[in-house]
Amino acid sequence: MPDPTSHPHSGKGPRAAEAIFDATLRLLAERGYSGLTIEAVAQEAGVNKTTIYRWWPSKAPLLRAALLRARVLEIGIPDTGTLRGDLIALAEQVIALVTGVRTRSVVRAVTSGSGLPDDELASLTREFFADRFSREQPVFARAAARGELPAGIDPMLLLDLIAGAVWMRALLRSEPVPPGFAAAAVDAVLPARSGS
Amino acid sequence: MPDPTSHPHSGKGPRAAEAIFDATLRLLAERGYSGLTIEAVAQEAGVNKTTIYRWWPSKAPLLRAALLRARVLEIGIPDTGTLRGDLIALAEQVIALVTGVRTRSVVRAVTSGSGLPDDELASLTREFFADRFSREQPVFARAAARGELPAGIDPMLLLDLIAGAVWMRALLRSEPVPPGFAAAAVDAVLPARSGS
Amino acid sequence: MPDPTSHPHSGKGPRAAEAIFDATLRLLAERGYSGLTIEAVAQEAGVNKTTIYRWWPSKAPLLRAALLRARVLEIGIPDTGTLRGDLIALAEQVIALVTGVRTRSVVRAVTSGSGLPDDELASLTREFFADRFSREQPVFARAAARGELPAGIDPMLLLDLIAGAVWMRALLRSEPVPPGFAAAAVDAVLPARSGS
Amino acid sequence: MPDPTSHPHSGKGPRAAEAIFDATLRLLAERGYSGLTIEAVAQEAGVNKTTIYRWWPSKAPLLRAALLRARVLEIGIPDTGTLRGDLIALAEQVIALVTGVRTRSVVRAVTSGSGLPDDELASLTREFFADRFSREQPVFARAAARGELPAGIDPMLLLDLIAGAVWMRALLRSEPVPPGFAAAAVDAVLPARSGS
DNA sequence: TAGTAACCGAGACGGTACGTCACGTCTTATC
DNA sequence: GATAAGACGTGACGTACCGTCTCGGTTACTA
Repeated sequence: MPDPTSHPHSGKGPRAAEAIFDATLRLLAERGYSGLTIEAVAQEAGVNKTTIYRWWPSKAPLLRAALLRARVLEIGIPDTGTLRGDLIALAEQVIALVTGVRTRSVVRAVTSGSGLPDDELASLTREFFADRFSREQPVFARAAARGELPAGIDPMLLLDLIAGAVWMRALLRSEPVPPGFAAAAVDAVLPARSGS
Repeated sequence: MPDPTSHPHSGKGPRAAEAIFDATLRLLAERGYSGLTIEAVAQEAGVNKTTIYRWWPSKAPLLRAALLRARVLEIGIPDTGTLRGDLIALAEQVIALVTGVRTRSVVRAVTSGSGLPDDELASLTREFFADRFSREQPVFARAAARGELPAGIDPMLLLDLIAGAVWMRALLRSEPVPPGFAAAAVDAVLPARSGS
Repeated sequence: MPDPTSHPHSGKGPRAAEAIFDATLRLLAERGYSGLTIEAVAQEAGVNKTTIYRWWPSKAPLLRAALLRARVLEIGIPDTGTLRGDLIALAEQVIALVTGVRTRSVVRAVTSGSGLPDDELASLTREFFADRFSREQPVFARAAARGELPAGIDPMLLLDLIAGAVWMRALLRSEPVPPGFAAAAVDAVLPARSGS
Repeated sequence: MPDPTSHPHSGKGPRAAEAIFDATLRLLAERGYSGLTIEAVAQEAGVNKTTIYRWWPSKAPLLRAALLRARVLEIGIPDTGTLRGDLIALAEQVIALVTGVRTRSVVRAVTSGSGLPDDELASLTREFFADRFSREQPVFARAAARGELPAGIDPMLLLDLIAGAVWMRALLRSEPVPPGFAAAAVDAVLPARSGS
């Protein structure tokens, strides 16, 4: 069984891919998406500009590749035993993503679609949330099995309400997300249970 | 009796401000924020580049002024007689803002903060939502007077949940907002009422 | 008999003419002719730009007026009793003009004709030397009366040789003019005298 | 066997250097130094502005390179058999340089130092005359060998007198240089010889 | 003393050129 | 076969002065 990691340059992508990705993410964090230039990435990575253009047609695909490689946007699916616990954990993940020093600028960059419909970055966002949603399904499957999920509740709406609240508060209002925000948001959308 | 209208250019801003704002918003819609250039605005507005720079230091303040002038982002505060009706109306407004042909690109542009903390556009977003929130207060005051608002409910959280859900669905998931979405979102966060 | 000097602003030229001329010459010395801008002169003189344009169509006429007013380029005609002495004195004047801290930059500016035939500054140079030559005539008249001037000697050639040598050395070669240069130049062009 | 001519662009300077230099000198002649703009040169040469800035930091170095390439300012050293003949030939060269249609504007441009000490053009003038002087040495060496050069005569002074006279007459007085001027100037500074 | 004409300040404007940055493409070595 | 090196056209940046214009106010001479 071959070990793909033993051959850092096994055909796909430039030899200095790591350095390029590192430089890309570092510069993104430092200067924002619009301040991120291919020229600077090349210089920081000690690589010629043409090398980058050989592999990625423009800034967006490069960033996309860098993000995929760095697994910056990955999440873990919680299993706390209750739907409420799982949703709170997911909300906390979103809060961490949106406010964390390393991820904040990435998030802003990626959601900063230029507004053009053919925006490469927009599709990355779309895929990110689609992938995320499909991986969140087990949370709802388990909740249904436990009988915690009332009929007629749409899981995507639930997630959009919760994650959207974090988004609003942190990115659009630029206000601090207070402790307990995740729980409050979840409790607001989960049907009240007796004894809670 | 002095006629202030006889002096069309009685104060601040260039004489051709209207043309400049028009061109700005038109080009923003056509090409997105990053494709919006001062030079193109000047040409479209039939104005010299230096005239624009004389009044606005860069793209962001110009866009800000154009948006304020055009009242693109203004909202009306509904008064339907019930909290649920008011919230649904507000949600519909957000949906219209986020999906409308004329406003969609503006919204994307304005929320596309470069990620830098000193972003001029970010402050515009912040102010927009702060202003909006203060103008939404009467909705909650009326609801409280009617006894519709349970104690312990945070109005801002309520709004963030609802508006955030729209945001998530339309902009981040890039999915169509189905009819009834507004009502569904509102009903998910409003405590169940007897007889519903 | 009215005294025109008692009325500083007797009709001709702007009221702040003195300040404008001062600023012009100061900026000329500091930044050279090409670095001399009307806008800077106006600001330095505490005067509006339009005031300058009202009186002088462009930079060259303004500088011309400033130079005439300041009498920077004026010379005195020597009378030492001998042609040799007079010529040496004239040469020393040229040396002083060309190397003096205050006059050096003026001289460079004025001789820096843009090369265009209609150069306003070129005509100033021309007039300066023409005026100078006519005022130097008495030197040669006295020399002729003394019998010092051999027939067949062209006074203008004599002056051009002497002044030109200074010009070459100081401005074109950018070399220091050694002490004794004036005398050496004069002795080289004056027919040898017995006993010298 | 390598053919260096097969590689038209084998080294330094832009590929279109010839066209750029041509345009530079043509525009210099047409519009003078101050009217010479990089932008116009680029357009005339069919080259982009940035290409010129890539190679020369500003107008002066560009002009300098163009002049060196075009050998506009080159002189030949005469050898007529007599000092007088050689000096007259040199004077005629200066006259040709200063009055010739093609060279006149160049000369004015180059001697039009802005007056600032760090002027790039001034150094070109300086070098031109220094180079010229060193190449004129053989004239004096031959004259000395022939015994034509009286002791105590400074060659540089001699040249400055002669060339300076031409300069004065043609450029500063803006008067025509009459035929015989070269001979008259030379005769005025060469010690009279018996039988002349 | 009033009128009036010349002058002035303020400031916007279209325009040309500046010198810089980054883009994305291309050719020609070189490893 | 991937890279390095680097020149190039292109478009936009943001700035500096240019020379012009309008408008409203101020001087200061003169009637």
